[in-house]
Amino acid sequence: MPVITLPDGSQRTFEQPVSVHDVAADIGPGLAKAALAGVVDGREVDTSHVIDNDASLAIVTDRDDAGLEVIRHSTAHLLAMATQDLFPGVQVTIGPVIEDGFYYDFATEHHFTPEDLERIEQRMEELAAEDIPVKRIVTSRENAIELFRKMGEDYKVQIIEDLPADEEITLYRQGDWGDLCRGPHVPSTGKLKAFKLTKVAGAYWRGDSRNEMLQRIYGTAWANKKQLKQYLHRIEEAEKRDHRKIGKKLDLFHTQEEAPGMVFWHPAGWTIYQTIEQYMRGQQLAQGYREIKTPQLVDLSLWEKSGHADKFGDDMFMLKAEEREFAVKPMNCPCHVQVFNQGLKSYRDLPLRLAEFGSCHRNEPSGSLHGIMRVRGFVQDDAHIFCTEEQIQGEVSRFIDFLHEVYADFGFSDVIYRLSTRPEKRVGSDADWDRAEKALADALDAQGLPWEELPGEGAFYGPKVEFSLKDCIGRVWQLGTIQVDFSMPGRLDAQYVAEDGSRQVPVMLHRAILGSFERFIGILIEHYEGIFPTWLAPQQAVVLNITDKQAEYAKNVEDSLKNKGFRVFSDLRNEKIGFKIREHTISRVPYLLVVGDKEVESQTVAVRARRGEDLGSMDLEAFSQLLADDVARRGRIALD
RNA sequence: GCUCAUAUAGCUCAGUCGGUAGAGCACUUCCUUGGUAAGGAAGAGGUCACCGGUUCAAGUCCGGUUAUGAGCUCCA
Repeated sequence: MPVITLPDGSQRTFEQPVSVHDVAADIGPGLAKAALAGVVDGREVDTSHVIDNDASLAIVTDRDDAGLEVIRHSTAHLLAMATQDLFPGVQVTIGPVIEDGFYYDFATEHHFTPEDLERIEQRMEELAAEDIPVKRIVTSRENAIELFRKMGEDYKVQIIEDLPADEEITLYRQGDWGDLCRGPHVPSTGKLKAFKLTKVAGAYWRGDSRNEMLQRIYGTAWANKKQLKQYLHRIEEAEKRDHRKIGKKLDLFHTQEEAPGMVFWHPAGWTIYQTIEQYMRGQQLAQGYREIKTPQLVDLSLWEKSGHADKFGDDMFMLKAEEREFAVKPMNCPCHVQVFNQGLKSYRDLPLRLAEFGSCHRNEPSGSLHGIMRVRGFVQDDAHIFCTEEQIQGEVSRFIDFLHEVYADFGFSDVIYRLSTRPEKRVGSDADWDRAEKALADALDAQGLPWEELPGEGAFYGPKVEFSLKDCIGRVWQLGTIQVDFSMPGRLDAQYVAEDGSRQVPVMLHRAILGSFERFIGILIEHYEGIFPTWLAPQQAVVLNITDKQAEYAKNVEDSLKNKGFRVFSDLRNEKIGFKIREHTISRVPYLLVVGDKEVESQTVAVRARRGEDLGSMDLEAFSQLLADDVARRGRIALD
């Protein structure tokens, strides 16, 4: 007589063992139809799962995140079924759920084309319409291996062989097609109503680039057509924000074949870049950093000493000159240690914070380049803090405060924190690692910040905190980092004289807030969709005359605003005012200043803001004040 | 680096079955002096990414190179 406790606390008693579906039907026929799976005592199960003891039960429908996951997982199976149906000889491997959808990896000589995807999707629709029941079958490991071996599914055999010995082996069968799977799955294919195959790509077997490449088909699946449509719309919106498109449209930068992975900044883009650099320079000085500049070319021997040549040598640009081998610097840290090493340092000098807008080059794999987000030549807002072990936590806290200030100024408030701890291969004693990891964790806790641990993801020389941002459409970008380094100062002979007169090796904190200017500006472009807050806008205002009669007055307005330090230009072309307004609205200038006879008469400007609001006529004094206030606000409040 | 795709005017793109290239916008000149998202006319502009092959003939078919894109791998 199982007593079932539902999420609302209510209980139902049954005379005999019941399935999840039975319980749902007992509650109501609508729920029975909507049920996709169940959660029994915290474990996800199929609707066919039979409960024979007292248990808690939650019915999973397409309104739950768990339900959506079941739908996506089952859609992946449907994809595999349709694909094997249309392409005999294709082997299945894995088909997991991912954000917004799923994929399935197939092993086959055939390369799927977009036309193939259409056919497969069509077949999936047909199979869904047939509403084929999905059955769960428990079997023994031997049987499963035997079965898949007979079917010629070599990858599945491998997967089963690698499963832990105590793992229950379950198969899911729909019609005459079946797959190894833990489940749960929808009760029948008819529950799959809104899906679309999105793209095909290569992917390595088990994610290892030494393995053969499989054919991966990506898809998206939702509870209903409306959600699917919303998702597709969201993707379209995201594409409109693409920094490469906007960068071209707003004439910010370009790249070309002769310099792959490197950016040619145009005047407008460089204005943004410079504005950010000046801002960061000011902020860093206020935070007690000293700015330095170090060489682009450094003899290979320094990189050998630092250990970089050994680990990243293949990705460094090398250059031979006068029988010496130089490397174009891929990072700034060894150079900063060289600056630290000049002159004998005392414990009184610590913490010493050295900052550099450091230009670095790395020969990144050609396939990983992406617009200005992932490039080969980039500039980091890099700094290294030389300090004692006792100072680590204080410096980290101080840095986190600083980082929050900067992100807020750029209009980001949603920060995600991750602490990466000791990897298998590492330098430094366990005691060092204990203290460093604790210092980072304590600094995060002291600020009351929620953080996630990434075990084993730290650098070989020390643990790190990574700071990621969520942009206005919810995408996550990793930007800032602070890393504890026990290794490099010692390797490169950094020392200071301690209070007791002994020589000690300082700890080095690597840190960046923006990461790289290139990537950060790319993110800003996408975040703001090219509509930059006024302090970053390449041009802050444009003066538009209505006829030639006001040309001189317009020019005077431009000059006087320029003299006040604003980025202003005038458009005196012989074009209609509507035409000029359209053009400068499209190019996202924050303020349009229209001057006609009326404005000349009253010595004012008619101000139109970017979204089309008419701010009325005002004199230059008033407009300057408005502009100055807007600039001072930076990105801290929502735009326009 | 791997898989697949793409490369045509400054930009966005069309170009059928292989028969010497086209649109819109931008640009130049002229007309127009117009009050809040496109006034009109004319003109100029291309070694169809690059190298090679097939063919009487290649933007179009085939091979290679480079770059770019979607993923995978990597990311000090």
